[in-house]
Amino acid sequence: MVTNGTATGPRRRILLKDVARSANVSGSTASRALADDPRISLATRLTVKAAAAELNYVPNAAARSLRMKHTLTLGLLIPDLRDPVHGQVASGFEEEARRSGYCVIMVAGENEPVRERLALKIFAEHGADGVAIVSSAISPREARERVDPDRLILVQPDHSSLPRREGVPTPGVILTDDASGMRAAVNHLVDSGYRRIAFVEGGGGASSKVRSEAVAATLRSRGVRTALRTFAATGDTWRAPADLAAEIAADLPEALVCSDDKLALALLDSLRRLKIRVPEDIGIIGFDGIPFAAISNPRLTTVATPAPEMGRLAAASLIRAIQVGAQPEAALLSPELIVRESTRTLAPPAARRGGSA
Amino acid sequence: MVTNGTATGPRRRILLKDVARSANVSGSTASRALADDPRISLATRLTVKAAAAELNYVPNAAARSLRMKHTLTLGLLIPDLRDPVHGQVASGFEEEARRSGYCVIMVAGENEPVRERLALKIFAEHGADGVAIVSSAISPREARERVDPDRLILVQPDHSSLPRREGVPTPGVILTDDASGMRAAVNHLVDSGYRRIAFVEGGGGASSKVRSEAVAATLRSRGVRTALRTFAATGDTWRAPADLAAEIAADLPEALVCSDDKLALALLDSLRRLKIRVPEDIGIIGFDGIPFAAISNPRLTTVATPAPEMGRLAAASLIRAIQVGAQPEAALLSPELIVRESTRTLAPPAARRGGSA
DNA sequence: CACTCGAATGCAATCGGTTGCCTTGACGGA
DNA sequence: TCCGTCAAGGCAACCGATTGCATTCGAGTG
Repeated sequence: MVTNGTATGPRRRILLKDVARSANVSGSTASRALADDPRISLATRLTVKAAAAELNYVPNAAARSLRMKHTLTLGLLIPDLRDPVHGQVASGFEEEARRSGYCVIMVAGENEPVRERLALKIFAEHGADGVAIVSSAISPREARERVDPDRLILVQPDHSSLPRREGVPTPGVILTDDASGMRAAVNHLVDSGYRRIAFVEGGGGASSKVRSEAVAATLRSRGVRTALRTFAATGDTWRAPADLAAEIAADLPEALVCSDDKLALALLDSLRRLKIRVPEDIGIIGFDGIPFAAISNPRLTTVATPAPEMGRLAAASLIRAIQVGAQPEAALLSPELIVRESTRTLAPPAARRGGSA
Repeated sequence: MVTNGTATGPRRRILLKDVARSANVSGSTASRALADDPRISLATRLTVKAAAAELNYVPNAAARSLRMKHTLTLGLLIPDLRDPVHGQVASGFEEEARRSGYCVIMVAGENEPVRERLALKIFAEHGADGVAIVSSAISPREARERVDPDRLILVQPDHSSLPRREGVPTPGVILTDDASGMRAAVNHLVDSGYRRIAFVEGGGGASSKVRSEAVAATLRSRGVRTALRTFAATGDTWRAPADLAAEIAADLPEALVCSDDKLALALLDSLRRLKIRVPEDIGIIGFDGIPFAAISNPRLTTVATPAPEMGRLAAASLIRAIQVGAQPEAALLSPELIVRESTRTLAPPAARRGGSA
């Protein structure tokens, strides 16, 4: 068995000086030996390392941080770990951070500014070397006021609005090109013969404007003249928005493009309750590409966003920024349309030019 | 705007002594004032606090930890943040920890002992006051060797095996009573007229023994004599196990009880590919109660496990243990059968006594 | 008036590594 | 033989907050 004390008793934690004593060197030498400082002879280094391993030495991060002015820790502020998209982002972020030797403190902000501010304070207290904020409720401007922009990265996996010029994301921001995603979705729909298309936005959307505009613009560019109707879901999109489904059913569009997969999937369910078949009676497109969308019934056509990759990228970018002391690079990731079963090819209508069927 | 320096420049971090100076007291007095030490007069306390607020003072957790011997930090080791069940556990854990003023370091162990051991070391370095391990790949015994049992809690949301005596969980462990869950599932099936029942176990199962035994035992106790068949899925249960479905289809049971919802949902999909209808041709029961199971098509009958609650409980239990200096309490949570659409009531067969249809 | 007592506060040690600078000793060259 | 050099390693200060103990000052007491 691996013990480190002499025998029993509440064994005291092994300190560097214990290792030093055991290796017959001073504390400073032990410290340098463990850090592979070339000033220490190879022989001594080996001796010290052996002693450390033998005693099961675990360095005290607090002491080290105090002196070194860094903690090898990253803060991740995320709305909700239960959400598939956020979970994927968190997963990618943690994975990449871990690969680089950082560990991550996660706190769920629950989309409440108060909690988010508190989280940022906690990160500051714990001396996080960098901070990533996913889908924040607070503005980028405020975020940058509260956290050194050189150590901050904003991640927007769920395509809400973030200031940027089309195609040229502002620094320190990672987002998906949702306009392009929406364009792909609409093009797919139009190519498949759909005309009367509606947009359904999820709750809490600070910003479906960009998206609904992208949808509208694409429709226009494709010569579809039908006005874009918009339905708004409220609250948690997981709960089947039965009312919403009823509202939609009242005057059924040919297709629905939803602001996210959860909403699309919930709609799939509540429309089914109303005996409305997908895709026979109505087409549905989601946005996110969460795993379940691949095995729903019908399998969901969706604009897949590389959520884990965004997390990974955020961590990598942040760490690089920390190392070089500059603001993290920005990135604009392209979503990808995945055509599955919730949309189909419509029989070409006799009169196709410009409009409502 | 909130600044703290004189003008521009890379504003230095505010230290306690800056606050002290600004309040015209010594560092020790400032420290005590902020901690509401009764030895400091109310007036001084107020002055100091005002100064701290004014300067936007953020205490250095590393320095404090070094002195105080605690970090107000919890370590959470979890296999995969992308998994719905684990995400829920993590969410509950973080939430409860946050409520109690702790922050949590999360690391994904990916079910690899090497990574898990590394994670435990990281927790030790960072001086986590407590550690929670969710569904570990390493044994409870090893875990307790590596982490002080008084600061360790094991959480088993996905009903794999953990040493315990029926109904009397060992200390420091939180788990669900999966035998009881399986019993409920099988009883429901039998009550509904199902007889030829098969068990499908997910990949990585170190331990479906308990569960399959519970299923078998319940069947016996209900007088069903049909031998329990068992199918084993391999790898990631999200990917539709087409092969598995084919294998099942070759000699279709009346019902499938699956070791988890992901598997059940994937099966739902791949059986549909084979034109096998659920619940008309076969009944399916899942285990976990992930959100999607409520809106799948058909909606999934499942044994719901209180995953977020397990996380919350783990954190609460751990924190209490830290405070009183004893091993965390154990808990055995009861899962709850939720009957939905993937099972149905079978027409009573003419000959009901004891057997295969 | 000298002295005690306690409330209010300051001094300095401490936590455990890290690091700038100094010391030691061996070796080579003049 | 003496000194310069360099490799190897030790001493002690330092990071920033906390805390045991000492100090100060004014009020109360015999």
